[in-house]
Amino acid sequence: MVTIIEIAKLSNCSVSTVSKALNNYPDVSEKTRKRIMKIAADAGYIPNATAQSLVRKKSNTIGVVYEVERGLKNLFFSEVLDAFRATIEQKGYDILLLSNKSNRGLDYVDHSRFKQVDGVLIVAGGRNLDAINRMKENLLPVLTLDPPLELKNAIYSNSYEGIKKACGYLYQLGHRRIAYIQGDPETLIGAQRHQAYQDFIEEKALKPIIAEGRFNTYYSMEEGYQTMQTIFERHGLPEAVCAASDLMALGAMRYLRSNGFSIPDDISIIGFDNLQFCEIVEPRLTTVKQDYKHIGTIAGETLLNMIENKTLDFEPILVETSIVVRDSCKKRQ
Amino acid sequence: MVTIIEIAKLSNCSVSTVSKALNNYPDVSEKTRKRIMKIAADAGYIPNATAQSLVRKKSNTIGVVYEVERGLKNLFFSEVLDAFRATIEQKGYDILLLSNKSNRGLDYVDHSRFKQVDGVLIVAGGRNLDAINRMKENLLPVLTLDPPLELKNAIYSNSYEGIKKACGYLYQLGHRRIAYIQGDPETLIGAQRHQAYQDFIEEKALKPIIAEGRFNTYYSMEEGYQTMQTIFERHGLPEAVCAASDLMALGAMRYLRSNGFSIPDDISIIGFDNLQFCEIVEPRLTTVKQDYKHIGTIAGETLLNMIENKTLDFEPILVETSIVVRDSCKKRQ
DNA sequence: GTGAAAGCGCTAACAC
DNA sequence: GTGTTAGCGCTTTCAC
Repeated sequence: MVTIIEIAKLSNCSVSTVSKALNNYPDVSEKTRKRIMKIAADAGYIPNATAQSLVRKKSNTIGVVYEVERGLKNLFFSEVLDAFRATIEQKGYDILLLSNKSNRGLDYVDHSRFKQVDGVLIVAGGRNLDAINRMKENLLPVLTLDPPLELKNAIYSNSYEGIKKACGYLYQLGHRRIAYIQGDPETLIGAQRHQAYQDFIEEKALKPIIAEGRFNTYYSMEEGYQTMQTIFERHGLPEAVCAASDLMALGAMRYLRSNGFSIPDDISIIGFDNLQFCEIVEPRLTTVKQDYKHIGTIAGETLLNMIENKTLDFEPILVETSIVVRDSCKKRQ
Repeated sequence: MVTIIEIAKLSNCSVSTVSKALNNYPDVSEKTRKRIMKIAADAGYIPNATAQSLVRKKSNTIGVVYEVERGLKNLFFSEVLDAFRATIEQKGYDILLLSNKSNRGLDYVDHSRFKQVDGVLIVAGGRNLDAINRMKENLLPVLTLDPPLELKNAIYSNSYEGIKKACGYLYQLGHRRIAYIQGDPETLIGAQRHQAYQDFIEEKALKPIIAEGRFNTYYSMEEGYQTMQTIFERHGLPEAVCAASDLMALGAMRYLRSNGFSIPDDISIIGFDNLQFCEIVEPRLTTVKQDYKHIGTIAGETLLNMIENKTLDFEPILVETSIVVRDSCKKRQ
């Protein structure tokens, strides 16, 4: 590995001059700068980021904490992360993957310190507020996506307005008996979505159609199936269904179809998330899109900002959703 | 940030004794070791990995290169990476994400050097062999998954046997008019799968049913749809279809269904990959499973091995596939 | 405009 | 067993 010392020798300069030339300092003559640059390039010199980090006290690396249990394999994570990466990469930052379980006995807070990251993005892992506070104690900028509790330093999709939009869309198609398949009303997101449905129903003076008492913690297909069954048995067939997740919408579709109902002819159904499979299932699922790309970009910009300005707090950011119209909803005859 | 020097002062020892104690060197008395450990813990001491890397010339970080264009959002990547991470994490390694496009003008080879990673995993990005060779020149252990060309230092699914198994399964169900929807026969994987079909047909003395001349570069739904159409128009309805990817299988299903055929009653169909949506579509797609988890684990073990033994080469590893039986194939009446 | 030298936090000879 | 010291490769005062 060729070091800055070799370059100094090759160019008959001191290491400090070489360093300044390489880093575009103003106080080195244009001529020697060019000369040194060329020599370095010819010699195949690549700086050593580790050495730079040590002296600059800056690693140009951002830690990304994610839930091992859920893995990388949810679209939420991968789409957000892609946009996040693109944003921070422009400023020369790299991503270090940090699992929420620890490496060598360190939890992710200590691990972040150990690896000297400049900031931390916690994706869907904010379960423990304590960790976030410890990050801040360590003067580490930290940012959370979709935490389970109302939190500072967080970026959310506007779930409340999202469900309102969904119900509004169904209403506009002429539906009045609109059922809701809830998530887990004890979490922040679940509560917001639930509240949105209730408010909507009240505003339009409709009758709520819901499987009271259910807590769909996983937003899964199976839960959607069962919730739809409960609703059907208690209330009969609604005109439309709004589900708090795409997977639950899909589960509901399954139940309805296996009972001989056709979608969207007999009943309209709308999901929430806009996962990839919305395009693949039949009928293609109309849904509320969470703007993952925007969330990732904003997260990147915000975190860079915090790093550069050494701020540790910012107010929550809400990202708007939008309806993606496909084939699972239809105007009421 | 509390450093080793503080701990030395607090414990009235030299820095070297502290370092040795912290790193479990044998030549420090059990008593002082315990004492120092306690003082360090109480002081909230966390070692500085950057400083350690600099002097040890080892970062305990592995670079993962992936294709920005495809993003993180393919199941292949995320499942493999999850298993890979779990494996290397046990040995104290972290993952640094490296996009195949560069950061600050460095390509990923130079970037890997810059960040001093100990080894590199290239996921589905081996398009340029040159980069891999440059890695090796730099004495960096490098390993590739699913490269487009036959390559050393690579781990593959056994595509050839996979397609053979698929065709064998259809045959065993009683089908004889078995069509094949190919990928891109000009790539390694495409060629292997194609060859497997041809060999199978020959062995069983069947008639090949294939859309000659097509190159399905993306293995996409759209390509599957069109290829199925071509096959149908040229050869009529086969008894079964073997597709070189799940997405193409899905496209074929679409085409067949929109022409009034029922799956699996009128025609059986099998895919390749075992993507998540296989469980979600109707009928659930029978397919050849690529063992992503195993690939990731093997990749981790192999790379760690290379790093520890300073080897730069290993012979290609083939990972076996298996059939996942679901609902899209049926015994011929 | 250039160079000498201190030091980032840590490890590892080597001496005692 | 413990301490002294020389670096790892680089940046950054400060003096010239």
